[in-house]
Amino acid sequence: MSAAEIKAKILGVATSLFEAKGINACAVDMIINASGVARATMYRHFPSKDTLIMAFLRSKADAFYEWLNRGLRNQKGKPADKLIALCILMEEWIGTPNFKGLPFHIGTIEFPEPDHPVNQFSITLAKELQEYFSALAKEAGAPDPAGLSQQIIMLFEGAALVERVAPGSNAAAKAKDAALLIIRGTLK
Amino acid sequence: MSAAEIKAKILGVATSLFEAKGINACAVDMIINASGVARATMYRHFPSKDTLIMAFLRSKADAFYEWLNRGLRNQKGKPADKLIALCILMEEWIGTPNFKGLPFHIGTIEFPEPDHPVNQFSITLAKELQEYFSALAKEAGAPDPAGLSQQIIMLFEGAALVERVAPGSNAAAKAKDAALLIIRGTLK
DNA sequence: CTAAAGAGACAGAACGTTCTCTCTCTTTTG
DNA sequence: CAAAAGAGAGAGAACGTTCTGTCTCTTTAG
Repeated sequence: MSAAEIKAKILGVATSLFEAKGINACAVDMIINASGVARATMYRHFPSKDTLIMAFLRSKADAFYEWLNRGLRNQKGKPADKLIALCILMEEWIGTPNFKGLPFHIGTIEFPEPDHPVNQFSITLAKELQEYFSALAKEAGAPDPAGLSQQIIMLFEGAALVERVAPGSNAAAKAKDAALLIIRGTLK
Repeated sequence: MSAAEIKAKILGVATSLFEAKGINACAVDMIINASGVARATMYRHFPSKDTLIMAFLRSKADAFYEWLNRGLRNQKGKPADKLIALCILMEEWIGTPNFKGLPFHIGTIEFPEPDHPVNQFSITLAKELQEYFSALAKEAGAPDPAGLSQQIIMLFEGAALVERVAPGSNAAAKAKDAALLIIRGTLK
């Protein structure tokens, strides 16, 4: 196995464990045992557990954006349609059976201290998301793009939360319906 | 200080610390030092830290329901008005400057393992909330009370999350606006 | 006098991180 | 071409810290 493959394996195993048991509940021992990697090897690729956590959040966010970009790329039509498509894509992402939560705000709950690196990193992730959505809302001609963006984010972050507590409750679909009501009501 | 007062003091101090630093980041030592109470005393009133955590979540939820009940008690008018009043009360609750988060879903993020007592307790808290909102949605004549209730919950839980990451962003007000759009769009 | 509270030592476990030692490849060099 | 050097990985012991929960002893209050 090459160095890059080993790093990817560590990150993959850590991802599964973090999602299944929560970040704080995962010891480094679990990660190295589950990935069959030596302790020193893990620390060579990720100088600290915090680094590994941030890599985990980053990769989840990247995968999410890639999914959105691919889905929105061939979206012609009116600019508002892109915003609608966004909501449908979000519904699919959150509604998928093995959905495990969005990576944008979790870090601030598991690491609430403002000076913790993971907390700070989460805040930049949340800002990124806000800007991504805001740009689409602006294209769609929303009078207050940042506001509409925030409303959509609140809705789907809430859906992700509810989906964790009550799996199979179709929270994603209900969030999408609500988002469409908000968008149509806002763009008039 | 009477026994009841001591118990209340411990819970109060724990509440402040949990909200400021997060539940997992608060050691028992911090709680007893900050409350000036002996270790054994704390363990006499709360047989375990988990018990104290659940008492904390319970008291936050109780305070919330008491606020809602008081606000809705004198709400005459059409049944739908009660649902609108609910949203306004939620906005005030979340938008207050020293708001620290809702107690209904946090537990499932800080304690994601399904067999953890705090996780299970959080699920019952979330169900309680769902039933409270659902009853109001039913009174208001919503075609799918549970669905509308879930949408409102998602919105405000998301707002609570965003408010933590970006304080002063008026997330509560935006959530209320969105909730009203959803309610009006759903009730006809 | 008795039950409760303060003060703090203590055990036991868990966790992140560092360290040592060994083995196996790949690359360099004479 | 062959020997040496080095990098990267496996295995695991060890350290310091932190945390929960128990226990003992002394002091206070009803």
